Amino acid sequence: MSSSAIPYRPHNHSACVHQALSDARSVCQRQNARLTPIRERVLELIWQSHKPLGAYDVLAVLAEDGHNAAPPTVYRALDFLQQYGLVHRIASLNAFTGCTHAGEHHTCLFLICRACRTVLELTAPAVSDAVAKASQAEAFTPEETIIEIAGLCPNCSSEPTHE
Amino acid sequence: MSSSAIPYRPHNHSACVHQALSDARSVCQRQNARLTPIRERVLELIWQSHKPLGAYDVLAVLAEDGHNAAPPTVYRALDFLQQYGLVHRIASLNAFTGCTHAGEHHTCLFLICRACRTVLELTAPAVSDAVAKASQAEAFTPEETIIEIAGLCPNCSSEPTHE
DNA sequence: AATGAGATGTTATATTGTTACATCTTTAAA
DNA sequence: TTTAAAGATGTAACAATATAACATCTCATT
Ligand SMILES: [Zn+2]
Ligand SMILES: [Zn+2]
Ligand SMILES: [Zn+2]
Ligand SMILES: [Zn+2]
Repeated sequence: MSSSAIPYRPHNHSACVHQALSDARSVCQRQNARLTPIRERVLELIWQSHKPLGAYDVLAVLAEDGHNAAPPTVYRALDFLQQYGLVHRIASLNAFTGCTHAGEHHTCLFLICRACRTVLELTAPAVSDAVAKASQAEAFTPEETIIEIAGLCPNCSSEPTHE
Repeated sequence: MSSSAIPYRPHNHSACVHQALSDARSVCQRQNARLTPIRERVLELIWQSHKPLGAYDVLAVLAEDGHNAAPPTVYRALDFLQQYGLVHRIASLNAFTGCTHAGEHHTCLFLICRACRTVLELTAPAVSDAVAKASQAEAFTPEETIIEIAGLCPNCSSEPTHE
């Protein structure tokens, strides 16, 4: 049995953030994209934890920053970050999470804890292959695949659900 | 090679609707749930085609019906229908589609055409199994799985994308 | 310095979904 | 058959999420 994935155990999270920002800088540099201060700040906020953040949550923090931002500011930054594979949108939560495979081409899968809201992003070739086969069997040409699994993370499933 | 799935080819769609309503009646009867006129009408509207319908689209048709409905009316009916497995919500579209496996326990997968918006619902055991294994490998307890694949259906991929 | 593309500011609005509470309907018990 | 409880619907207001449209600014290149 492998040990828990990073988001599920105590870790030096500022290292996660630092790594993410550093990766983002190189991804953008390589592609000649401008990681402006706002975009970088939004990315940093999205990475503030392994729990996805809503656009309006980001907006609220920017306001605390003293930045007089309106929704388009945030949505534009998020669009940019998505476009360069730096964040993912979780459709079932209307929220955004930092991509843990920035720069790599990948079809990913999200394990979303309904109790603590922690999200783990995985790449699961077996899943991707099965999806590709299922599509092919229907002569369907897949372009974007969303796989979101809600449930209980190891930490939360070991505790009794408070009810 | 099997022939195209129903939603992808011309077919007697009123038979789809009739079947869906009939299935719904028996599902509800079996579970002692009340398929009231509003609920049945909403289900019928959702089934008006194999393209998902937004809650406010449903609302608009109810208004045309002369029914003076407000959003909660529609959302309640949709909640009911989801609860009894008669419709699914497509998270990536904020829209609803009739379940083609009403009454059966199933984890399904949606093939969503970005051109004609037709949705095909599939059960793909290979995908479900792969998802279950991936979850298990992380000691995650899955409860709800969403798999939505956007792309081009056979009809639309054979035509040139107008651009 | 002039230009143009990209980025941001700003205001307003669209879209999707919920809360809260009143009223009506159905069911089933008294 | 009244009555009470549960379930379903009506209604108004509102919350949450996202976009449109247009003005302005910044920065790299001429
Ligand atoms: Zn971390
Ligand atoms: Zn958890
Ligand atoms: Zn049909
Ligand atoms: Zn199509």
